Amino acid sequence: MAVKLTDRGQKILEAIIEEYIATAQPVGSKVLTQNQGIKLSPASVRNVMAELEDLGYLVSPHTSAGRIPTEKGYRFYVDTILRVSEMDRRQQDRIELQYRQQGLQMTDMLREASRTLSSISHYTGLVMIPRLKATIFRHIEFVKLSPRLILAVFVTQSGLVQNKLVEVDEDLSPRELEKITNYLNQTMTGLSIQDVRTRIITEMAQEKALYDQLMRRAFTLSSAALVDESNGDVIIEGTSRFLEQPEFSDLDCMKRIVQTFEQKSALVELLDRGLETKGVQVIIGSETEHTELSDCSLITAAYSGKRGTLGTLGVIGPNRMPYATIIPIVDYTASLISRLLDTDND
Amino acid sequence: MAVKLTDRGQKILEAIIEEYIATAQPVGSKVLTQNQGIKLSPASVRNVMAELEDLGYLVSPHTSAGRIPTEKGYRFYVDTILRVSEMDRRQQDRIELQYRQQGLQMTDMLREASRTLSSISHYTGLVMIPRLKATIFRHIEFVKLSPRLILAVFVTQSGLVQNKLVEVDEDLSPRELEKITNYLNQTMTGLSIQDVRTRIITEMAQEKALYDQLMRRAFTLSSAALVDESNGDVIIEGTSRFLEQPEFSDLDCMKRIVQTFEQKSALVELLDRGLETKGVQVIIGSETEHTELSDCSLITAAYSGKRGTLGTLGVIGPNRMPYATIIPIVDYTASLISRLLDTDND
DNA sequence: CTTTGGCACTCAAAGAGAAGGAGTGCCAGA
DNA sequence: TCTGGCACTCCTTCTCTTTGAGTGCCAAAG
Repeated sequence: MAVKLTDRGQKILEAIIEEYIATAQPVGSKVLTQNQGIKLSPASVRNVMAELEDLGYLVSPHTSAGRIPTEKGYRFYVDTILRVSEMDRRQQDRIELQYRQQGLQMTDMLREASRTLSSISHYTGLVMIPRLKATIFRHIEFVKLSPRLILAVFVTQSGLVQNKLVEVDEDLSPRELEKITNYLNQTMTGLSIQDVRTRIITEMAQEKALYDQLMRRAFTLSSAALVDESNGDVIIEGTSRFLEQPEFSDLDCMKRIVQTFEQKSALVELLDRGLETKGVQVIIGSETEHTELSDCSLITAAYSGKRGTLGTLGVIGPNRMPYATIIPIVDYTASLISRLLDTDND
Repeated sequence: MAVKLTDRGQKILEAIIEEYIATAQPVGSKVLTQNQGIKLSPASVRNVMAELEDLGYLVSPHTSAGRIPTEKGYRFYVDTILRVSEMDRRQQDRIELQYRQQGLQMTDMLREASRTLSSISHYTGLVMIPRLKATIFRHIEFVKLSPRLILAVFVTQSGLVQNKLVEVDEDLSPRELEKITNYLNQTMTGLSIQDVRTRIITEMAQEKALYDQLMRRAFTLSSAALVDESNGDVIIEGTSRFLEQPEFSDLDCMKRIVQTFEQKSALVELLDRGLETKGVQVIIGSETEHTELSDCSLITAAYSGKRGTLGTLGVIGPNRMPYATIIPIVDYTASLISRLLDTDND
């Protein structure tokens, strides 16, 4: 089956998708013939459109309407037809400026990234906060707040700061705390959190005999401080952009989407998918595997720090998204963030 | 002018408002007579309703519809008619449980508060994060990340943790840093941030002669660390609740509201108003003084820590809100949070 | 064999009445 | 002072019709 698409078929599919992206209206044969580049009569175009419908790239909402792209249509468009250009240099500079002039804290930068993604794409921006375990140990500090309460401040190589309150069973003296701090910072710096964790576990097993009580405390404290309970967090900016999309004018559908955003877990899962992939990834409609998001598409890309991938960021909107312009935006933002994370915290 | 409202007038106004809150439909004279407690004929009720309309408590959307409350009507209802009950004991316990079983970090607790407010009120929960200057100095710690980059970790009495990256001109040795830390923690603990700041300024003036360079550095560092650039932040949970309200079914109006939420500044301003007030405050419609929120009402209350008010929290929804049930919820939540902040970090 | 103009057909969207009904204001009588 | 009655208003809902965009198919032209 699946007759290969002719050259003309592709041209017309492209024109239909781009027209539909621009107007959100079913596309008829007539408007296409006004499109320069297609030098055919409406009747001929209709024949091709019927073919495209048979192949599953288009559907018509009803007999007397034009055609709209299916998910398969978008998929083919994104995979085969679309050729993404580099981003406009001037726009690149403008974006970069926005980051330069502001503070240094990592989460602030990621929030700004999400906001910028949203504002230049006119859709909703998503940025995943790095999982702790994907990061590199840089420094840990303990602040004693009360006899039983210790604040652990943990800094990763890329500049992410995590605070954590730890309740301890035994009162630790400031001297002890300092020793522990020094020990951890000397032995662990530069290791990945994964490594730190395994190291703690093995060494704890060895110290089991309580040979050195201080060590034991050090390990208890640090393992408590390094537990990553966040389980993925996403910065979402520009939810209101969704309300601008005609396809979500149905309040009920809209509500489900906003609720899904609020829970975040679905978005975390979707952004996670992009962690291992290189370059920009596009997830269309039901590929999200979340019924609430079955009319949404995501464009994501991974960003990385000094060593390896840290997280992903992207844009979410309706299936009918201007992929041609947004893919470069996401791509550029991811590489920009990666670059900034590399240089900022040296 | 302003003829005083008769007893019967109040009864009927109350019934109308409560009916309207429940149904979101203009209330006619007939349904009111079915309400037990009003033993009058529809015609008599109509006379009273006409009076109430003259006084500005009600309006009718058109001649052949029932009446709906005006802002003035709601205001009178909230101020004069409504008597709030205590909250159900069982519900109180259920809420308290939600907080007990989770971690200790302050911002997490506030986020949970916002979420809980939203879920039990069925509207949108708001919690303002305490302004730094409203808090009490407890502890400061400096972590040297690189020769020029220092991470300042600042903990307030109530358990709020603020991280801040500070760029310094001169390389500070670990010993120096430690001295500075000790000095600050010894002299400043227990002072309000306001006091700390004035103290730093006066002492810096005295040290102007560079008599003690270390001191000077200490002050520079700490004043940089204590700048409160957040300018108020609000945790908003349950935005999707707005989409359930029939009065916001207009997409355009909805979009403006969600945008206002995203910007947060208007909400910060509104929550700020409640800082000085004791008890629950109700802001109705145009009293918000933000056109985008002119159909929204807020119910807010201040919460406090060991010493004085820290911030406010509340619920935002349409004017047509079940004040009778939500006011106790907000009231209870504020006092619960205050209590938890007092005990948690001792 | 491909392309094109023509033509009958379909069906959503928009508009025009018409009917229904909820609610009002007012008046006269209890 | 309260109530039943009655005329009136005007939104809502329904049906019916019209309109028009777009289709599929066919026969003729290229």
